[in-house]
Amino acid sequence: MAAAANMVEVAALVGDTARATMLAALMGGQSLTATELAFLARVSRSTASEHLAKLVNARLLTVISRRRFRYYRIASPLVARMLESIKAVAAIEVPPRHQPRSAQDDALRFARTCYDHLAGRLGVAIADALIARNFVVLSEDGGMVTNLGRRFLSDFGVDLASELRSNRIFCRACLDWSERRHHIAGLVGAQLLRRCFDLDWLARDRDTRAVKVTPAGRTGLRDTFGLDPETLTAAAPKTRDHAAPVAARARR
Amino acid sequence: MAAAANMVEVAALVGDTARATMLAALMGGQSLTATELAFLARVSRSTASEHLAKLVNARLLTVISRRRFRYYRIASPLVARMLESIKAVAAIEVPPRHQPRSAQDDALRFARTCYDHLAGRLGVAIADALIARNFVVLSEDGGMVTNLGRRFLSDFGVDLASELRSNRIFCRACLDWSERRHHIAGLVGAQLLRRCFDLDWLARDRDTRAVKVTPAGRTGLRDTFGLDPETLTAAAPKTRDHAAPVAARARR
DNA sequence: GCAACGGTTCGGCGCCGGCCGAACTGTGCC
DNA sequence: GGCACAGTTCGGCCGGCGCCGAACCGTTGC
Repeated sequence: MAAAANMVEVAALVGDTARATMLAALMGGQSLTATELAFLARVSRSTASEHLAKLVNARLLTVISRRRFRYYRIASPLVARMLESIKAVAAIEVPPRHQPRSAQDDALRFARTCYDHLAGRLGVAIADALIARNFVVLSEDGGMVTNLGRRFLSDFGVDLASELRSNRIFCRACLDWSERRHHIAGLVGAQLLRRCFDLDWLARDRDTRAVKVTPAGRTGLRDTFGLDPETLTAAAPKTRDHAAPVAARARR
Repeated sequence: MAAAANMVEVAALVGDTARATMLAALMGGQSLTATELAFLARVSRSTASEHLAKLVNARLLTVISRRRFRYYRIASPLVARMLESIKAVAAIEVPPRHQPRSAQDDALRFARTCYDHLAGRLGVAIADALIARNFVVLSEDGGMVTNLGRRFLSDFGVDLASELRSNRIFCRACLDWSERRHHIAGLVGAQLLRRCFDLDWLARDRDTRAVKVTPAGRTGLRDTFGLDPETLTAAAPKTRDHAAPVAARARR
């Protein structure tokens, strides 16, 4: 009922491992049930339920009941942006060699959803491709779609007609915590991702924010955005001294 | 040493009343000493010292020693943006009538620093004025200074020459938590505020983020930005039930 | 009706961490 | 040197909250 009164309350909610894990999972943009979130956060269902109640109460999450399930999801893009900005600060100045690299971590670095758009190496690569072709101008301040880009996106099947009706930010740059570069967020970013899902070029992992490229996507993304095969594989682009064995990583 | 490893840690740091109070005070962009921060957060100096050590350790704050004092300040614009985004979420959907209104609160709503630029009614009013004269285009995605605006700012004494050298975001929109509208942030916002301080048009409150208009500022801001006297007084613009003042909004 | 299952509420346990005062360090000023 | 004062470290207290299991509620399916 009471919604969050001040920033302390909000930050404290995020500042708990179990809740943060749940929020991170929901940053994939999906809706998940309490039991799924309990499993992901490695706590009992009762504990998860308590956490979720707090998050809903503070309006960080919303919940809908369908059949006998209750689906939780991020309440608004503003919340998603906040979480992303916290993540960005957390990623500051941590020397890459100190960052643990697990197979799952690599999958996230390769491609993941960032609430409703694409992030990771793939997200940045697509942004780069759109910029290189002058379809999008992405300054740090925000972003702009060129007329050329508008036509391209329309051909690609992205619906931009709703832009006027919606109050959503149209196109903005989102700092990628793993790549330290920008990818495309906002309405354009969301629609791009949606179209890739519709085309079955990309598929989400059920439990994490990771996204994988389907065989169809491999050719599609190559032909449409000119991405080279190396960019389209989940393996790290370069075998580093301290990195995990390549073979193990490539599978995912 | 260890910097923040993940978002839980960062959020937990902000999620404590004493630390959040300190961070909020430092969001004014000033540097403050440990004793000052202890006083503001209403904790002992020893407790404050422990909190500050944690914040510095996590790279949310930096500290410099000068004379016998140690000055703490926000470590980076990224941290400032994070805090602002948390504040924005905290302000969501809390009906205005439920927000406590104290004299100090009113001062903050009137004008305050937002890390390094101006926020509050005054900040929004200046942004509105610049937009109305076509000096600045401020979409939700970001902002752009027109050639006309470039000339105006240059005449006003704002240094934009450093823009190319700096990696800073040039001009962006920052959501004002009290007004629910945008004001100007980024390099342009920072330089505007700096110039107003240099001209002695504005003066900061020592202990809070509040900013007050000097007599010189009253005439200067009126002549330069065309702000009406009513906008330039700290008193609440109109004693309304809980609605935002219509006149101020109509301008846009 | 009952059984199965998703989800929440409740009571109680245990620990983390925020708090303080006192002791200590370190710097500047006389 | 000696005093004053900013700041940190340490030991110990204590409250809050995260956790669980058990009981309970509601919906679905038989």
